[in-house]
Amino acid sequence: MAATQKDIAREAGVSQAVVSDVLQNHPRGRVSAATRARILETAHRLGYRPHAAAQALRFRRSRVILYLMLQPEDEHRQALAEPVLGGAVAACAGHEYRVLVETVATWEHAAEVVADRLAAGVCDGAILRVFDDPDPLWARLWELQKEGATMVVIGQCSDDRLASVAHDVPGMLGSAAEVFRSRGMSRLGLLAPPRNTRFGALMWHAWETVAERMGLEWRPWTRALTSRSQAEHTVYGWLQELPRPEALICYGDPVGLGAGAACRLAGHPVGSRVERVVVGNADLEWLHDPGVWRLPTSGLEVGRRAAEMVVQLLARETTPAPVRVLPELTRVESSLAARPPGSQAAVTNRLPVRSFR
Amino acid sequence: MAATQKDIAREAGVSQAVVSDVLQNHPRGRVSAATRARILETAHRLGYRPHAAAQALRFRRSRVILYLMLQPEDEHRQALAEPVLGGAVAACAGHEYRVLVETVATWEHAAEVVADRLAAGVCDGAILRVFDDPDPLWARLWELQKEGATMVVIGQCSDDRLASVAHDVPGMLGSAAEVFRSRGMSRLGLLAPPRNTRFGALMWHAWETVAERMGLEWRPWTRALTSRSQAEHTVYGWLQELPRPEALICYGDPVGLGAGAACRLAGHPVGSRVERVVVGNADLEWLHDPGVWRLPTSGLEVGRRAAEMVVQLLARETTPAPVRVLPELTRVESSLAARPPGSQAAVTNRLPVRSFR
DNA sequence: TTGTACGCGTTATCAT
DNA sequence: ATGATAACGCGTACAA
Repeated sequence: MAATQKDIAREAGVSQAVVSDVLQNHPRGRVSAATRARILETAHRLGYRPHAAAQALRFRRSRVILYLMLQPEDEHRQALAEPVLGGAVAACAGHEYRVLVETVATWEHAAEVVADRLAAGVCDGAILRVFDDPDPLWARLWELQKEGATMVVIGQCSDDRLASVAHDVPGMLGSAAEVFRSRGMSRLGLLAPPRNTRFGALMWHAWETVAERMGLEWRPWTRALTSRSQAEHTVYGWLQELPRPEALICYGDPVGLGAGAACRLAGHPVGSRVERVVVGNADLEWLHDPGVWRLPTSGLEVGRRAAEMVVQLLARETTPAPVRVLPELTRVESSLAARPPGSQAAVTNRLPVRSFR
Repeated sequence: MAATQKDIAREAGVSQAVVSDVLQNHPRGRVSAATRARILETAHRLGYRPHAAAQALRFRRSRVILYLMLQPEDEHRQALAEPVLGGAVAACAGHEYRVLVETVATWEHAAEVVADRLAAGVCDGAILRVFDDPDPLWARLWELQKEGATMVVIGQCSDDRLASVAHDVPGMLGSAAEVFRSRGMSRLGLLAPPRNTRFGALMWHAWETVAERMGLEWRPWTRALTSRSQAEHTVYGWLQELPRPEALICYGDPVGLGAGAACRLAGHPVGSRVERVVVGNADLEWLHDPGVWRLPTSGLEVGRRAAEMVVQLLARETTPAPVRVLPELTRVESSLAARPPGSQAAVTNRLPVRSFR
């Protein structure tokens, strides 16, 4: 059904090779202006599109990038994932690459899938979205890279020989602490993932460093958790006794919502006595109550950066260093108080954010 | 770098055609067990993978399905999109299809992109995720379908000649109303998208039908809106006067959250006097307060169904009828009251749901 | 039982 | 200025 170069050649009364040259703008032995115009007209009339598989075979390039995601059972992480993919797709489209999406249940299969798709010529490079920090996976990926595979990891990858994009965790926590410190608060709480994951360990280490340097009072109000209900119980407990924390740093939207619910139940609405900031992947503006601080790492930006890195790797042979993306500090604007009915989604205040060592 | 059949043939001392036969298990002229074993061993040793582009060229099938999404500027809709894609990817993988993701800014370009990718042999079929109901798009898609294109629409498509998957809107609203009606409430409010979109029109029409049939008192508490802050203002206003609505039906998570905030501010927490149910795409369990009813259409299920339909269309030449997916009724469980600290994410009560005409 | 030859649609080289 | 030809990797009809 689709027209090929052969069809055009027959129709225009020339050989197929000439058609190819004209369509490529190859000034080989120069084609006469008349036949050139005739060929272009015919191609247009027949709705010619070069066949992707034929080109892939010929160029030994599929112009496809694999986006492999470890399917998180944890629903929280699903919410934040689409913007990342969207950013990657947009960036790839800008470089004439298409994005193929696949999922794997566990990281054990990830390297194997990447290797297979690369060997099958399905894709030229890969982006892996990983949530944990599994050493065996990095080792396997490093092997693949040495064999010539091109890939970028989205996630906290502890192997610097692999290209990766992730939060700037110290920057995130440092900025969060500074927001409250600069407003005269020193009793700060932290709700973050358990230290037994490498991401959690990174987080807690950064927090201890930052909190000590700033002279904060933090030890009574730290807790490793990830779900909304855990946060709800924990914060509610903290607020029953004195002294209370003046502000809470929450990793993730569910934890932020849980902390918020607990504050309300305990009679401490946002902005009155207990401030809150939600850090991490948090692209959804409308999720939190007015007055809550947000320190989100833009998913769109993360995806975009990852895609740009793959494309760059594919083009030149440089090995880019790992990238750590700094979040933007914003605040959910008071809605019932400050805004007239009918106005659009929450506008946020933008504040400066800097990197921490 | 990757091994081809020719490599295997050379290594095993046979011709490439024999290698092909063995790898396909084609009992052409039957191959001797010895050479057969030798070929298989060599293929395994060399890590042979059939080249996707070569197979696509040969079979005139790419084994790729395009997932085209209209990139919604509206952040609310972003949250719900990943489960849909995940469902589609999973279903496609089960049929040996891969999923290619692309985005377009407006539906004006959607048909054009589908036609182009199909013509270029990039994909065998397409899934279009559309949020509006643009007649010109359906017309263009119908043209494409007549020319032999295979595609399925995710969204409220008013053209029944096209295959589509979407919410069962009357079922959704009918079930929601019945939840409260069966608990003795008759003053029900509705917060739904404006009628000037076809989806909104569908929604309001279904609501009028259902509400009148059930003999509800509903006219004072209906409002067309989509954002959290609009919902917040509207509901707060309703609660200042008597009579108050006994329950609110909210389309979408942002609207549900806004209504919730307004209820709290007005001194009507969930379960006390004003019940709430959130309907529509709502895959995130942790989003709402305990006691809120949820009537979500599973995004995973929608994506899965769409993919199955494409695959089926690709296999046989049947034209499946539009599918309308009924949501599941659940309730966010009370957390601080009923559950011990440390227990996992909210378990929900499942209740029966039926279809409405 | 195995090898040869052709075609899928493109691009590129080499003759004319 | 243009046409024949080879090659990319694979599957298959046909000849040996």
